[in-house]
Amino acid sequence: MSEDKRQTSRRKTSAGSAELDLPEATVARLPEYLRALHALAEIGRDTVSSEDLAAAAGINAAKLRKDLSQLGSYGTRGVGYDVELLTSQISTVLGLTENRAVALVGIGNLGHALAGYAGFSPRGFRIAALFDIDEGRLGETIGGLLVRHVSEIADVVVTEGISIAMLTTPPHAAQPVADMLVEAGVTSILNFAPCVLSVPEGVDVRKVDLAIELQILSFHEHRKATARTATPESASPKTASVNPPPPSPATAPGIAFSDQAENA
Amino acid sequence: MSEDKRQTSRRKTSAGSAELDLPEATVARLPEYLRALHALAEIGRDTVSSEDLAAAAGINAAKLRKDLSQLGSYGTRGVGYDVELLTSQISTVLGLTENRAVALVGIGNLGHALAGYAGFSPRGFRIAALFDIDEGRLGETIGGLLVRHVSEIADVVVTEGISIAMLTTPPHAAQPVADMLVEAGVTSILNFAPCVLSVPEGVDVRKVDLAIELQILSFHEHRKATARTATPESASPKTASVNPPPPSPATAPGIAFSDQAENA
DNA sequence: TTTTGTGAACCGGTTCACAGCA
DNA sequence: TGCTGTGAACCGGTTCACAAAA
Repeated sequence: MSEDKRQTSRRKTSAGSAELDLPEATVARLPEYLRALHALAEIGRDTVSSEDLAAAAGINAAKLRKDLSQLGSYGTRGVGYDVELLTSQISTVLGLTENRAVALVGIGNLGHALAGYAGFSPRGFRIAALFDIDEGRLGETIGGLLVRHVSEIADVVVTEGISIAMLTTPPHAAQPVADMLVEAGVTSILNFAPCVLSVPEGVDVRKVDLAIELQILSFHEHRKATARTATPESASPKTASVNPPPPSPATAPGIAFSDQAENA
Repeated sequence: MSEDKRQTSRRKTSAGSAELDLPEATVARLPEYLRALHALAEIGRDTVSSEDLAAAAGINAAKLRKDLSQLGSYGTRGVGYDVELLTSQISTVLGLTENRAVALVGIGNLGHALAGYAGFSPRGFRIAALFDIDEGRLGETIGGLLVRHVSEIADVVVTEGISIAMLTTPPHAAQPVADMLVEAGVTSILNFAPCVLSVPEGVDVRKVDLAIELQILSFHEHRKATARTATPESASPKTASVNPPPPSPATAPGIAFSDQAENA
């Protein structure tokens, strides 16, 4: 972990396509910029300043500029960034030009919901295979896709060209399933099971744990609550709006939402 | 943002309960330690070294020790940490001693799954109210809980003592709903809608965006793919196991998973 | 004049290595 | 002797402020 340190690497490698070595923090924000750009394109903007784009992405402008400069400067001073150009630039860097096939293993409560989620396709992904181990689920089709037995993972991953999988099994099944996926050639896993996954080098794992997210919020609630009792200057336990003024005054009448989190 | 800098604050404030000022990175890891501790307790361990606990949480030992030392040293040198003591200590810090009531707004695909998710209660949370705007869903009960109209948010949040909400509406509905929640007294929101939320100061928002997670993985896939073609020394597109040896040799027969990500 | 791109300062967090305690 | 607690070095990332370009 502490060999040489002269990896100042930037820009291209051998291949013609720009092979940059982006900071992980930047990579994590690029998708947010992409979403904001799509929203801007939607409303007809064809150029945008770092200030505006940053606001749309919920980031500050300096950070955004530094991030974008890492990809090699696609803005025009005095003007801003070309929405379309920047969109395609970020899409390319993220490898979203091809629609990536994703496998989903564990068709339970959550897996079922993800299988039916329409928001993936417009953002570069296509759920290409569903797996479970429960006999009772095997015949079922969800969104026109058959639920197959986990023993078919090896075959299907290869034939469908899948390299990314989402894991929504119970925790005790997660490690063996992850092993199967890796064995089959999957090199990226999005793990929803509340457990740590051990994978060989070269395989990326990202974890989504809803209870952990709530627990982090709980900590801040706890802190706010004790701070409130410790400083009893204001009796009302309400908010303390300072920076971003709450836009609509609540109780908006006609919202009309039918399904869950779609695409922006 | 840059006033005085002598906020070396640690340990207690006025109230008797230890009011520490933990680094955000530490807070984000405490839930993982907690999960690991539960797993250790399950298998009968009543004491654990920083090395072992770190491994169980997927963190390195030095980081874990520094994190735990922030809470005020609950280990015994030469021995390790008492599992039960540490568990209760972390639970207290995270404010998980009371079972927190959580509201869920947007009973679509994903919302439905979360409403039925059994994994929250053993980790400190209880879904106490469901809301939607769609007339067609209003009568429905999920897990014994009635789906109410969003207009009832104000009432129910107060009577149920709710301070945390999960938002699983489509993006265009997210901001107005967030405003209603904040207005009603909610001070923490877990947002699953792919959009930025604007809230007054004092309200915490955490975001979970599945497509973003996939896009981050996509970036690394892209990088791995180009690296592979750029360095064609090995023809096989398989893994390169080095550090953690994959435990089970894949194709495990009897896993038996019926529902999705439960608790550890 | 406007807005980008970026060097430099700054800061939070991680890693290291070892002193201190059981 | 073994393992924790922590100062110090280190590092990635953020913020600042301004020079350069359109």
